[in-house]
Amino acid sequence: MTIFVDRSTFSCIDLQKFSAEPGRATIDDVARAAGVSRAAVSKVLRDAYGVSDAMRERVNRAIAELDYRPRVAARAMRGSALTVGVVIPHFGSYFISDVLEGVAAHLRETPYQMILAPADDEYRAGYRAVEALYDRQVDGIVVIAPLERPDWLEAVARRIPLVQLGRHDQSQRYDTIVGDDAAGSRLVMAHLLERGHQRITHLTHLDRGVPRSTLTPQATRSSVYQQTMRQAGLSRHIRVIAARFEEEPARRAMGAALDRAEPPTAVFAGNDDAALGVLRALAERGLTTEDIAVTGYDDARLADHPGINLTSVNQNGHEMGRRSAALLVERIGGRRDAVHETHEPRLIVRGSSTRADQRR
Amino acid sequence: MTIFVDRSTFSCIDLQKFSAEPGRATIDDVARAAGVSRAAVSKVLRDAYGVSDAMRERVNRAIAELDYRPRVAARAMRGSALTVGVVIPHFGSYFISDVLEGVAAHLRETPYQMILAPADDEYRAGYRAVEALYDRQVDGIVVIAPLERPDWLEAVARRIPLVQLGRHDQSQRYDTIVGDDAAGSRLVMAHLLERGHQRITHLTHLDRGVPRSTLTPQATRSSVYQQTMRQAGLSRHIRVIAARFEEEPARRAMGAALDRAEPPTAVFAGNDDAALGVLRALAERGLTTEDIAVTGYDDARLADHPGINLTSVNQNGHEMGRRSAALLVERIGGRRDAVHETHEPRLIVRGSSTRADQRR
DNA sequence: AGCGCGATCTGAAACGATTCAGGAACTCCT
DNA sequence: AGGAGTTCCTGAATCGTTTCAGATCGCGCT
Repeated sequence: MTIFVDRSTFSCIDLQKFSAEPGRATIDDVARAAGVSRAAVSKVLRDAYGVSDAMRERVNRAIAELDYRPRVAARAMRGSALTVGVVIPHFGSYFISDVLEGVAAHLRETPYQMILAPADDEYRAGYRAVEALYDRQVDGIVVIAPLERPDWLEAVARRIPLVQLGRHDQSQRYDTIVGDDAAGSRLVMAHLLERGHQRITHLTHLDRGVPRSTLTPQATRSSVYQQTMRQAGLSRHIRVIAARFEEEPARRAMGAALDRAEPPTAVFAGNDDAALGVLRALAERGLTTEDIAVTGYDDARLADHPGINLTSVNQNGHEMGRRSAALLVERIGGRRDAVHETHEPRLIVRGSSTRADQRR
Repeated sequence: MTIFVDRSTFSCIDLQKFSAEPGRATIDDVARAAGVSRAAVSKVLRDAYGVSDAMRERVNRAIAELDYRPRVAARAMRGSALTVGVVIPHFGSYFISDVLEGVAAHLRETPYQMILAPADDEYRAGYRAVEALYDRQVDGIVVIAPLERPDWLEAVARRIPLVQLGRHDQSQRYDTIVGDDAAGSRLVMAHLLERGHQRITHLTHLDRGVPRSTLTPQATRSSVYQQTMRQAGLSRHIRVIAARFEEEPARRAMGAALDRAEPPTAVFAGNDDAALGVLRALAERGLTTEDIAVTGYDDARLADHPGINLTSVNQNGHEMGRRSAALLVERIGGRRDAVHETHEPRLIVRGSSTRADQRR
């Protein structure tokens, strides 16, 4: 099986030309300046066994004098670069920011440095990002809400410690952290049904060019929606709209739905970005959440802003990020068996779903 | 002068122990499998001169068979890692997301891969982030709204191509991209004065533990505010509140100001995150922008959301990001003289500053 | 004196790529 | 036929670090 897909970064321009950094001090320079061997300097750097105080002193002085810093690339040639990589699907999502802060918080207490590789939203970009980190010999990778195929991720995980955050497929090769999307979605639906809504429309994420998976959070939310509707005897009102989970596409898709006959009385948007688009579509038509109830998912920071006031599901991204970093470090440390954690979400009820008329 | 400050990452645990990845194919494996020399494989990889079709074919087959990928670390030992680093002050700011998207957009058309290093908001974290990238031998660095001392950045720039985005100090050693904060602030103030406001309060950023600089965007915005107030004969109404540029600290600081005697009739917040906090503080007191006008800065994506409707200054972060990546690539390519670009902002007037009573 | 033993230090061999200076084979021209 | 020029390929040096297998030294003990 071919694991890696993108080789576009292999070929490149004349590498030497850009070497630059002519004057950077090396370990040899330090050794010469301190009048000791290269190996000695290395030991001082790493606080290794068998260094006299006198030598440590001399070496440290030379290091300071030359502004020497070891190069991670050379270090990585043997041993480790002490780096972990995080792949993010796009910038600017509040949920992801929370997760990243959690990851950073945990890594601060370890010797690992975090670097991020953006996957953009382009097709294949996620593969490229993972490969870029792999090529840079990071010690482990956290992938957030990846779109890549599970078997591919599994193949990668065979070679390098991997933690996946946000998707529901479980592998024996890597750890997973997920919010309980089914439970969260049931909370939302129960809330809306309780308030008497029947024509509830669901807004789900449309993966551009990526094979539909049943394992993404959005797929789970969507199927719980449909199942709940059927159980409530509302099969005929089931309506799922697909648009990318961003404000603008959601606005357009929802706008079209509102202009059709029999508009919904409530909208369960698959995440908060999409919900913001829904709110905008309402506003464009002179409607508010007093006319149509709206709920989101993720409890982004602005959900509780007075001008928004969006009912949403809190996933505690910070904690999920923390845990995924912790699991990754464990795995780098040698753990082999897979851990799968599910974090319980809570529904945060706000005005966007409680002002609408309850009887339709 | 000692350039580098943080050596905490030098010492580390037994590196070898974590080497992992036992079975990864090397260029030698490929050479053996294809029955050619190591140098030949390298040439195929880099599309270099002097490779027969037959050999290219054989080598490519071997590469595919072994799932071989060159290691960037080894590559970086000679030549370049084809990587540029971006230092971001924190996650989750819309303006920064825009900038990053711009950077990514430009780099897509180059052989460079982008990696991000977060500086958090902890003191010294920015230094660590820059050093982490430097140690990883990136080919160049973009620092966004850095808090580091200019002379330190200059010392770094002496060794590695650097572009600074957002701060106003200019160096002969590195390029800078800034929005014209003075012009933008004048637009805001002219707008508020024109609408008859006199008691205008300014909300500026409080750097925690970092020496005040006159060169940050916030310092410029603040001083233009004061200057404009004086020119308008409103010296007695000058009031500057300092809080971190995030929603929560801004909310608290503004709340306190509102509860004092003679509250402002308008607030010029130094950025949108802070402005959101101001809006929240208003809402907590049962006030709206019909009572007190509010303006922000950066034109974050939600500024034009119907529930927010915030007057703000658009800086076109995407374009600024694009340009900074372009400048960095030029500089990596050999340019020596410094380029300093100023981007013109535009005022976007929305409801938050036009609904308040104009005569006070 | 001879032995064993820590403690310190060093030389040299990795690590995985790139690149340079040729060598071998082929073509072309006179 | 012989030299010149191309094309294709290889061996070996190189990059900056870690680490392993000794070398050296001083010291206490028998």
